[in-house]
Amino acid sequence: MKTEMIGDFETRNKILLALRPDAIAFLESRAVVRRLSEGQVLYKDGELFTHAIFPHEGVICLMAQMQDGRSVEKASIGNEGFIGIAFIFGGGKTISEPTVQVPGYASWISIKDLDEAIENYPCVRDAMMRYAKSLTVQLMESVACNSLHKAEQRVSRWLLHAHDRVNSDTFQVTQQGISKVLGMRRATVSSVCNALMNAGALKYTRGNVTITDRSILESRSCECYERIHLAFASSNPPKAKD
Amino acid sequence: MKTEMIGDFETRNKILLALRPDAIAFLESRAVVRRLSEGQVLYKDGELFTHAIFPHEGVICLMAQMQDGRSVEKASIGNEGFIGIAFIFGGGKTISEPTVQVPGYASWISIKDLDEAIENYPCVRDAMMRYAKSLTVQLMESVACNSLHKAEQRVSRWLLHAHDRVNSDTFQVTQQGISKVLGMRRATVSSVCNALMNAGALKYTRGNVTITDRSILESRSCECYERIHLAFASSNPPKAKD
DNA sequence: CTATATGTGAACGATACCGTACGTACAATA
DNA sequence: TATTGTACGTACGGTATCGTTCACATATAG
Repeated sequence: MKTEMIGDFETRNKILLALRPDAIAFLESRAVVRRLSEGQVLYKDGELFTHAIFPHEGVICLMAQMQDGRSVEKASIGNEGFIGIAFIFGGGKTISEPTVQVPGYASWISIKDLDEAIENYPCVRDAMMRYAKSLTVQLMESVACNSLHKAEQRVSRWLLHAHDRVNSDTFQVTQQGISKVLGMRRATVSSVCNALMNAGALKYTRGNVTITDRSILESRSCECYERIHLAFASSNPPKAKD
Repeated sequence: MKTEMIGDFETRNKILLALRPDAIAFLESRAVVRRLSEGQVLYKDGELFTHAIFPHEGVICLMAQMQDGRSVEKASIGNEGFIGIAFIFGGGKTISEPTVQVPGYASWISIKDLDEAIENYPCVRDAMMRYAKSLTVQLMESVACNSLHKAEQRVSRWLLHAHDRVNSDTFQVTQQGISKVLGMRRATVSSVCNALMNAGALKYTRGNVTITDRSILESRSCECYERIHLAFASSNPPKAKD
């Protein structure tokens, strides 16, 4: 595995980890590990994509850009998934604007190498299809969630997903960032975070959030968190048996 | 094609129509045409499904059922698509609760026959994958739409999609029905519909809506309509060339 | 050290939508 | 004709969220 940064990088991407050993070996030999820095736009909407991106940790948000300049997250992706879903549906253009919200590292695999892997290792295609299904569940739940649920529930849910996707109780995200991805005012996020901090669920200073009590977050979140979490869990069984 | 009802039924489902002639012939020989009546729940969430359902006209809403009893539409499906997306992702369980909102007819094709068709006619799998992509676009746009857009925009968008999916300017849907699928009060829908009627976009009496001026609806809707409409159009080219 | 940018708290009125309730008009049925 | 059910209009107070703005604290850069 080539790495552009120095460090100790075991792939923690759950899709890659669930593959058969030979497929893992193949993909890791072709993968390049790159840093995803906060705010980085990985692809523009409609752009041809050159690489599939498998995050090791952190959060990438698929952003919708509206004509009036507002933007909001369509879905978020971490180490349970990958960027490049449109690829397995056929057609090489992205259908969203993946933007890094919580930084981390990721394995970049070129479309050519991925094609070769799909050709030679059926488990690769299977794993990507399983993820496509769980992403669909995420999207469906999010549609309903955004219709029915309140700011505090949605913020809590977002923080829980983020917490699942980092390897620490502390990670970097500002209230401004949360307000952008959830399409609400920063003032609303501020008020909600204040309530959550007072309740003992988390603490934060200047963009550093520490989750101190997940159970409180879970109780203030909506059922959508659990549903999506379950879909992710079932899409990445610990090890492929095939 | 077997038909349980008497009548003149040419399949108007755009996925089926885009297939190669031999695939169409095969599927039509196995399909059963059934009436979808208003309010009918085609599958419960998580149920094993036995048939894929290809609507000829009308609107089927994939409903989310929340624990508190509220429900809301995750996505809607008409003659541009089919029920049974989870099938092509692998796994035989539904991930939503398809419910008929605007009645019509549909071709029901058993999973066994569909498997056989996919095996023998590559264009079937291709067409389903193309639709999976456009459904993903619909879901992504809907997530953003439900975050950012107002009642009038969302009602207008829903009516435009419905209008695309029936073969007439008049179709059956109550304000109560719209309020259910959009997760808003009937009173809100009533107020919006009143404004739309005063603007000359539509008229209605007791569950019969007539679209009188699409352009007004389009101007009061949001950009999400056009984006989703485009995705549907590109997923069903007039005729497969392959 | 100073200047600037960033992250957060707090407050204002405005407004969109909520839950609920009630009245009216039409349709179907008896 | 009387009764019942359905579809729709409307109105009330309540509240979540909006848009905006000012204040302040802390980190970062020069």
